[in-house]
Amino acid sequence: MPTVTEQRADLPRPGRKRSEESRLAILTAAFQLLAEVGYAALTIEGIATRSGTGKQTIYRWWPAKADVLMDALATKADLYVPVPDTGSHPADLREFLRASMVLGRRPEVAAGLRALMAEAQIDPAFGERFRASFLRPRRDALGALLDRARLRGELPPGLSVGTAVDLVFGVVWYRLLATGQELDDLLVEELVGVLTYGGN
Amino acid sequence: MPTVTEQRADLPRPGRKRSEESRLAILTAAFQLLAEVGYAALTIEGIATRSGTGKQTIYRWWPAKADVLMDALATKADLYVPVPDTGSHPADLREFLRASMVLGRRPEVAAGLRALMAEAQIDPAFGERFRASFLRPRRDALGALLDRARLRGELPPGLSVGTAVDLVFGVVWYRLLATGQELDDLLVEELVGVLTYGGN
Amino acid sequence: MPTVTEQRADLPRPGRKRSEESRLAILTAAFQLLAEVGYAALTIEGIATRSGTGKQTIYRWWPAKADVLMDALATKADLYVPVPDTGSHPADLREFLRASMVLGRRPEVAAGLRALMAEAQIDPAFGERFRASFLRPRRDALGALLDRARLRGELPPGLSVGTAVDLVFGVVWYRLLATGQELDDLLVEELVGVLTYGGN
Amino acid sequence: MPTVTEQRADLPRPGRKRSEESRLAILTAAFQLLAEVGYAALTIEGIATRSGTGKQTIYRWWPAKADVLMDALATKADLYVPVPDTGSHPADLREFLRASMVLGRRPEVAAGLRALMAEAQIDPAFGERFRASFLRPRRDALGALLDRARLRGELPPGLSVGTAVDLVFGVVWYRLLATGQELDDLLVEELVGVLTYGGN
DNA sequence: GCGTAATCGAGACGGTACGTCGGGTCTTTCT
DNA sequence: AGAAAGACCCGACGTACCGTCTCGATTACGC
Repeated sequence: MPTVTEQRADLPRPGRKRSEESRLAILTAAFQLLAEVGYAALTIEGIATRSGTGKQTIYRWWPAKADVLMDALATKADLYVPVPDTGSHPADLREFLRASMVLGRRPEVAAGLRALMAEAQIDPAFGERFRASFLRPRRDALGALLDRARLRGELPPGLSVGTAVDLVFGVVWYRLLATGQELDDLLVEELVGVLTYGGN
Repeated sequence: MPTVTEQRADLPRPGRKRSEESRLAILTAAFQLLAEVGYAALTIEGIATRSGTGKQTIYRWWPAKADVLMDALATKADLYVPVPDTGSHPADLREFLRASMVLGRRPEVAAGLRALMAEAQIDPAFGERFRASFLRPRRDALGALLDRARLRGELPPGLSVGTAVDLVFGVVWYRLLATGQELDDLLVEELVGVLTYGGN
Repeated sequence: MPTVTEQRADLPRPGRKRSEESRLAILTAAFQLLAEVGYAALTIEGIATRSGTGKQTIYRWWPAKADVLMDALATKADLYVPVPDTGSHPADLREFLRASMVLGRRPEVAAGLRALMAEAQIDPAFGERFRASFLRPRRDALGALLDRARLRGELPPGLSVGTAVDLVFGVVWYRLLATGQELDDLLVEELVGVLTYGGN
Repeated sequence: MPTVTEQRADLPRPGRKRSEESRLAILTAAFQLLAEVGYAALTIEGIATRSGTGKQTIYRWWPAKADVLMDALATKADLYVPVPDTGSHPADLREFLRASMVLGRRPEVAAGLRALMAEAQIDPAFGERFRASFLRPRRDALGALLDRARLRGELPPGLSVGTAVDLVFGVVWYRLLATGQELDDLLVEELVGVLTYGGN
């Protein structure tokens, strides 16, 4: 998965190359510090100190601390969720949901996601980047899965694919952000039930 | 010698009384500033200046700027949503949802809600207060409404009341926080459909 | 001697008073640090740390680090040089010069003076303040002394008072800044000789 | 005039030769920038950018930005002052002073001299270089001139040559650094008067 | 003419200090 | 005692330069 900060590699510019070592040290430090001190106490200064780099190096490559975190989350906790296509809608959906929830159950990942969503509210510019490079791909994946189900008539009538996607991500984010309830298998089954025609 | 007309007060402390004027000025300033500069640029200092009060007065009565905002939101935008009980589950639900969405469509209210939810992620202590005094009452109201429906067998089987509540608030919050889609009547109908047995 | 930063004391404003304790701690720290690390390594940050104050407190009361030093020099090393008026020109001049040189022989004072003169070259705004509140009073004092001598015809003809003053301060500053030679009694006598009619 | 940083030219080493083009571009840029932005805002980075060279090239050949300036001053504004020897002390002195003052009246030269003297106070290592390669030669020239006068008994008794030199350079530097007065012919005459036996 | 060696422009790097902002506290004066 | 005013210590912000370190691209000499 390409990171936000990747560079055009084709045109060889003069000057020293970007240090991959520093990049990784920064992402690791950000990820660790989030877990240790929380997002409120996560500072660029702290990341620089912990990673043994200069602040300028961070500012050079990431527009805000939330972007560092987004990058770290993508690099450290591989956020890839496969989009199954077995032909059976309930099975595909179940698989997708299960994989998503496994991710969301990891505490550091949950903390990261919550911080990103919070920052997206506070910094509109980051919000845009967050939506475009983080939320949208995952929305689209589930949307494609449900589109196939709709074609086979396995989605409840009166429920648009868009709203169905919103329902799924809605509950998941709501539990992450508001209630803190476990993202368990029971939830998976309930969602599969609600989103399958004749499934209840 | 106390006079006959002494105030009836539960705890008659000496000294100057809390200034209701200052309290209102602070809430108004907070509400206005949120709209004008955004939550990121909303500061205690700014609220004090705008409201013509001292910082100490704010710190004396609210633990954090998010609490000022929560207070302002409740005072400025009356957040009351009636919980109808007409005997018809779809009608009650539809009414509840419609009233909620009307509120969420007001831009200043939406901005306030997003800020509060963001702060709840960042400041755990405020998160607790936010859940207890803001989210819980609304959850309980919808929960009671859906409980009645369950008793009458109007809720889809295989869907717990708890998850149903999560579904509803999940979509609403998700649209507020993540997609920015309008909270329209179509969404109301889709939710009513999903949450009504045989309704689809 | 009133300091650069003195305030109108007559109108009693609300709010906390300026902390004399902090002021003194800052001046002391600046003076010590100059001696310890030199002017190049003298930083506002360092002064704040050493004095146990906040940077803002320094920025609030002094426009630049050189002004802190100028204030410290006036406070710590009392820079007062009496202007004698005994009626005898050579005696008066000798006394004035001797007192000045005693001051300039103190290493911390010399270091301070050199730093101030250097900064005056680099920061034109400070240069103005330095000239007005530091150099000018001393110039005027010697000027007055020599004026009296001129009236009594004890100054060499063909030498204006202005140039005579320049000659005196010129040598002294030149030795401080350029050669580092001791400001000794021999120099005093040579100057008295040059600036007294018939004295050589 | 050979630069301070010149290399042993006798042993022909392999590798690319020092670029005279870059050297000149750097000196020109330094000189221009001093006039345009002042010494405080004169940075190695700025000189590199303006001259179209790399920072390393500057650091390779000059120990500090003041040395670049000293070099530039010598290259751009030819600082040579002839030491006349006509046999007449007053005439020789007058000629030497006049030539010196003509130089000091040029604003860019004055700005350069002030910056160098300031830096000499702040950076002791540069101070040493400045004294040795800039101040000393000029002191020696005037010293030699006055030595000849002393032998002929044309110097006032009771005034050593060293102090006489200090008097001359003292006034000149004092006016440059402290008062900003013009270095005019009147000053020349007053100095000649003071430094000539029976001349007043 | 080919390798070795030094230079050059460019620019990223770890640092340090800058001057500012706001947080949360404390003090003073007034109500 | 509460409130406006405002100074205090503190810590992080984002920026500017420092002096150093790769890079790849030129030169130039010696073999």
